[in-house]
Amino acid sequence: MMKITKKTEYALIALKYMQSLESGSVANTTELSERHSIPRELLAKAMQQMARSGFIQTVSGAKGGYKINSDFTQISMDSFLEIMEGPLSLVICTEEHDCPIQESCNISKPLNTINAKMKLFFSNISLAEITS
Amino acid sequence: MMKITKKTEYALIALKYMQSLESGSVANTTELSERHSIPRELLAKAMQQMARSGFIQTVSGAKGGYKINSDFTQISMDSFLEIMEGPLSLVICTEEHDCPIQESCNISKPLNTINAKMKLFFSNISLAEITS
DNA sequence: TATAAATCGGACTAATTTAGTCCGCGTTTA
DNA sequence: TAAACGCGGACTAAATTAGTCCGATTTATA
Ligand code: FES
Ligand code: FES
Repeated sequence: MMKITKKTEYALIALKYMQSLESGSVANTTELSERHSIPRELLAKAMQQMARSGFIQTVSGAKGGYKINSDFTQISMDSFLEIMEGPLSLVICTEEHDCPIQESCNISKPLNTINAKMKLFFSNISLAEITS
Repeated sequence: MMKITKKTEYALIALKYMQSLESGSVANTTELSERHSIPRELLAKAMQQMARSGFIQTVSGAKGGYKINSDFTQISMDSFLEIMEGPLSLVICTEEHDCPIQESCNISKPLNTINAKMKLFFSNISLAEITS
């Protein structure tokens, strides 16, 4: 359990590789996928999502691809995971309020406390710890 | 993401309720499931798993059920989750060694470091924090 | 001693989530 | 204008999770 999804893993792999390139240089999805033996189309989704979120910049057209955003390493793992995979929460009632059994649920409060601590834990880990 | 499974949630709900009972008293699955509006058969699986793991004790036969094990609160959330849901790991290569892309994977080491920290985080949370 | 109430655990189905693919579109280079 | 690239929606496939069913065993009790 507690697995990150493949999409997120691929995103991290790409980020790490891009960071090893000369600053300002452009990497494209095909190259990234071949170099790391990961499915191109799925990686493409991850790249697009990161671009939308401002972690990387799109360079469109032929010879295009993505450039890394210089300050991305300051992003916390908490934010990164939430953007790539949605809210970090141990139970649904952390996010929504329509937990079907919440009335009779006796562990909602303590779990939400632990959840907050867990988020804090991940917010203290920067992407730089992974990609540098 | 990072959700615990329903089975684990049901297990915790049952534990918490059982702890509120007079010590030594027996609770059965039907009662627990009705009281908390959770699927009986699925809860039953959770109870059986906890019994096998020694968190609770089976009282078999008619008028049977489960008794809580006095020292269960000392269990860490890390152990509990691993027993209920398997290894806590952000990526498969934490558990096994046959990660298909591990050769070309550039983030395996840092993720494993973070994973170890995460396990430490959960090992510092006791079940008592949830069920007391 | 028969019956009912309970756990046990395997096998099964259904639902949900994750993984991966396909394709038509817009943009830019050459 | 053709080729190389990202965009994003729609789709299928695979895997995991949730939930159900049932036959077997144990025990209390009528
Ligand atoms: S209803 Fe959300 S933890 Fe139980
Ligand atoms: S192969 Fe395990 S993290 Fe990439």
